Amino acid sequence: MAPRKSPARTKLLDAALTVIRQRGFAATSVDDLCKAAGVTKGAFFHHFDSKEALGAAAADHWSTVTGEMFAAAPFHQQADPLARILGYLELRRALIEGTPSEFSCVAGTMVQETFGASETIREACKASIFGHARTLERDIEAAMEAYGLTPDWSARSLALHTQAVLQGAFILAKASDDPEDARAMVDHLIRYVRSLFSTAPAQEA
Amino acid sequence: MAPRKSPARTKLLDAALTVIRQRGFAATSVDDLCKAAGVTKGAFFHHFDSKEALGAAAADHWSTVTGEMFAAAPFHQQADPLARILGYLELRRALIEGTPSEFSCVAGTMVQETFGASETIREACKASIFGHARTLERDIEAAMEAYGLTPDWSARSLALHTQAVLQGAFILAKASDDPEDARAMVDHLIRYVRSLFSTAPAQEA
DNA sequence: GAAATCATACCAACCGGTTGGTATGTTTAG
DNA sequence: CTAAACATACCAACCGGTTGGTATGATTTC
Repeated sequence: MAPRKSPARTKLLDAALTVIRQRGFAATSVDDLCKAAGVTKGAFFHHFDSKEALGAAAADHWSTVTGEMFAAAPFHQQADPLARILGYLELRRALIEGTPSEFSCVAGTMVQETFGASETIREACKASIFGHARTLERDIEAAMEAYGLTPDWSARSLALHTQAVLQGAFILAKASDDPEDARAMVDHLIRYVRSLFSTAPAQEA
Repeated sequence: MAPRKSPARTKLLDAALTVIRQRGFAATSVDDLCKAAGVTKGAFFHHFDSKEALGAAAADHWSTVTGEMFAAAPFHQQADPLARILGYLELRRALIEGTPSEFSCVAGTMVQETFGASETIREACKASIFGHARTLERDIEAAMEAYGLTPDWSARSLALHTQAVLQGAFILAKASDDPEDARAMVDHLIRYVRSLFSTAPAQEA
């Protein structure tokens, strides 16, 4: 995607993640983006056909950045798949720190505003959120098997549920301007996941 | 607030609920609002000092409209407080129908965009979401007492958790353009609430 | 191997349309 | 009669996007 020598493109995408989380997509002007990235408007429209195209690219960029971050997280080392799930959730809980602009999700923020206005941005945000959920889905499936569970819920729906709780927690944090409430939402989620797997004590090496 | 004889004000507030959920707050212009409400710009700025003031008023209006709707819902008739909680959640599930513009939350949508830009709108949205949660909190407290629960979670946090799941479900529905996923999130929430109260079978008339 | 050619990255100035907001009426209810 | 409820006309600032242009490095040509 990025042809090596284009610092402006990368700077714009990095700046977009910050600014969109602070001000939202619609309220952020192209000039705002350029100023935050330290580039000119000419550079912007050289790399992106439109503001909408940057929005979609920013969602993809967000997927890449967060994907690499979670892939490198230590909770994957755990042998027990349930421990990996709980390790993931505790990491998500720990990441809720500072202001909502710092810990909230670009894709969730952007799709709220653009789902009715831009199909390309909506698709990019969908890919980000649902793609991330799929990485979790594998651990949930493994845990279901390891614990001998055949429940009336699917691994996919539980993976999506975790994302829904997190997205909702971000909204509450934005409304109350207090990350403590958001962390309590994750606590409930962890309690729920534990309860789902506590009925069957089975486990194997 | 509404000085009886001002149909334009009411029309603007009603239109705002529709249009903001469709296009978002920032992407909605004052002219859009006026056209949707069938009034002129002069009427708009006669009743509201600014676009921001309308946003805050719209959040308050949303609180009133939804508050009356939920207050009139039949699930309040149930004697068992847990049945009231589950009745509420099943109503919320049933309301997820059609497009996200029709079933999503104005306050949640608006606070996402404006939490960093407008304190007055943020406060109005906070009042809407957290105020609504409080009505649920009473039933949760009653259920905790009825079922003899003294858990390590608070009624307040569980009430907020339900709102977080719903807000997150709306985001997923906007991203996937499919309400089915959102309903599955509420199913998980119902399962969670049931599990919280299933440990103690106690009950009284 | 160096001059010519080409493609990419970037910039400052500008454009027509839209924005939130205002100034100044006109109408209507009590 | 007067004050609130609207409507009309308008504005300066800002919006996304375009323009014509430069700087630079790779590729080709002889």
